[in-house]
Amino acid sequence: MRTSDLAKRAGVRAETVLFYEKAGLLRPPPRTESNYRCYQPADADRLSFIRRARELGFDLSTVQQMLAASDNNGQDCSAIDKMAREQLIEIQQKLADLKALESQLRSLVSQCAGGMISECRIIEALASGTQSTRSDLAEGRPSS
Amino acid sequence: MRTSDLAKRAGVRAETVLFYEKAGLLRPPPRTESNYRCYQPADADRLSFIRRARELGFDLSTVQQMLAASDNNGQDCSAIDKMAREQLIEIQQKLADLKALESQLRSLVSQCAGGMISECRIIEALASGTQSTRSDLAEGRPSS
DNA sequence: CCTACACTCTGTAGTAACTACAGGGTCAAG
DNA sequence: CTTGACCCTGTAGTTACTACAGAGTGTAGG
Repeated sequence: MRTSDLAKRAGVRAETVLFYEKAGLLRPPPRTESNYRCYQPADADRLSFIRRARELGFDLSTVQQMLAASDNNGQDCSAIDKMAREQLIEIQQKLADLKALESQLRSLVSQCAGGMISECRIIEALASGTQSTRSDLAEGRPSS
Repeated sequence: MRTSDLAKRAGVRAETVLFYEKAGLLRPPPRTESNYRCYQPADADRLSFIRRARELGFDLSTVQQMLAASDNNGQDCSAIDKMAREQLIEIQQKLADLKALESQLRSLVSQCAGGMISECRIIEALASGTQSTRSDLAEGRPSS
């Protein structure tokens, strides 16, 4: 299998395969006479593993540790478990942040009556951090 | 006001102030004789505006457009309104993605019984993309 | 007056996880 | 034998900063 075939199978781009090799997540495969990479089906499994872990939001160094662990069947899996739990907590934190952010934005958007900038509620809110009226935004400094 | 004072007022780091100047979001202030930047209170307002918009997830180029609009009181604010609505939609999309991700991760974590790697459900799930048993992950390629 | 320390300046490089070239080589079809 | 689709390496770009290096400035203490 060549690079782009492997990439297609796992659902990533060919460049990403090369990147993962450079990053140490995929080991360099054997080459053909003309220096083309030559992958085995098992490489596609490994690449798919990486892709799925990335889709779950694990960063590359975590994925690398997971791969190392999975290469090491005899160990106990508490380290993996820990990584997954930490990732879950991170995701839940982000989720909470985004929810807060969404409600702020929604209230911002709902206030816009479509008038002039000078009475734009969105600008106002950003300028003051509240719903109060806005003072100038430093545009007034003389250019001299 | 010097750079770090301005930064403190707006709740960012001094380096960030310099970065925003380079990026064109803050205009270069006058300097003292010894070449130190010398800010007006209005600059702090502008910087706070930037920080608040960033906290709502707007990217810098959007923030720049908002600043340009707010410098232009006479215009109508439909452009601003559009940016905010788009941002809201983006956030909502991310929120949905994260929710899906969270439930996947939660189910993953709940399945770990704390045994050996060879029977780790988390690794299994990542390896296969389902709950089925796992095949090898490309570690078995002979090094020859 | 000297020195230590805290601050400022510029410019560059690093971060994450790729993506997108540039400038070459290889291969099969027509 | 040329065209097009691949492959290779290496480097630079992306975002929004952060962290230096190496230099100058300002001030407080001894």
